[in-house]
Amino acid sequence: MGTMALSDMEQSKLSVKLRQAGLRTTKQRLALADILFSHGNRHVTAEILHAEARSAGLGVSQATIYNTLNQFHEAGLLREVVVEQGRSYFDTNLEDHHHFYVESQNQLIDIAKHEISIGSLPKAPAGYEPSGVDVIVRLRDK
Amino acid sequence: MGTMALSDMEQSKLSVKLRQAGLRTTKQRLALADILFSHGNRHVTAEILHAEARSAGLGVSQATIYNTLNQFHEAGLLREVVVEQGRSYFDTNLEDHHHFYVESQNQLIDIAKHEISIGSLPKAPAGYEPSGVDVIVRLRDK
DNA sequence: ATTTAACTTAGAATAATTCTAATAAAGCTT
DNA sequence: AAGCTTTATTAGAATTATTCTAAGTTAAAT
Repeated sequence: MGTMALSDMEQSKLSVKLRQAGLRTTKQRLALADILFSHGNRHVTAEILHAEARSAGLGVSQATIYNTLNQFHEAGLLREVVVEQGRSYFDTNLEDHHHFYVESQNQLIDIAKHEISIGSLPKAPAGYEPSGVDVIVRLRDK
Repeated sequence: MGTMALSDMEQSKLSVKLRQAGLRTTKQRLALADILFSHGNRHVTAEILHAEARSAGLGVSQATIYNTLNQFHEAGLLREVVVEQGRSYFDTNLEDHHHFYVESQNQLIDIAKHEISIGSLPKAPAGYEPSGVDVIVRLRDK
């Protein structure tokens, strides 16, 4: 599954996605998009994505991994999740939702929006408006 | 207020606090504790604390800033808040509460627990239990 | 006062990320 | 399809936050 070339259908879906985001459809962007978007919702770090790309036979530099993650994020194709200092996670699930974070394994797990009810938010300070609400439920081994 | 020596009363309160946390009462820890705990609730980064310490006339190294923040955190004297990749914030407010984060200013603002009502949490995956819930309401300029 | 364990320090080391400047590829335009 | 312009990719250097190391210093127990 990893080293296999993309089917025409997969290619064209991903190409459309990139074009709509205003990004050229290059070989490495298509391959990274495939890793990210063709296998269900995922939470990846730059390190994880780089490792998967390489083991899928894609010659891709670290700089391109970072460029791509940042461009996809800016284009609204990925959501950034900050749970620990140092590493950034990127989430392919764009729906309004929250996260468990398993601290012992550095693993994120989605929590659907309807599984947590947040009552009314306090009003934002004058001049500001909410741009998003992140809820992280940290988990430790029982 | 900054460069002034600590009063005996302030000193002894802070000393007790450090002792109870199992930490020796050294000159730099007392001074840093004063900056952190004697002026209401605060959100500081290592960089901020270092700058304030120096401008208060305390000769203190970067390593000691990091050591102290980590030790205070481990001892339960500070709460760590992660809102952006790279930098860590430490919060002197130990009550159960949440945060606004003003992205344009890198500024944290407390939200009292009762100002946000979180309904029941989804059950944690088997083998894990919640160790904390962080809610961050990100704010952008209106 | 001595001693010992803990603390502080400057500077080196590490880790994640960004920058730089050069090469390569995409996609117009003809 | 060849040329041209713009945008991507790259290796490696640079940056930033943080941790480590090994030596000197200080707190507090004896």
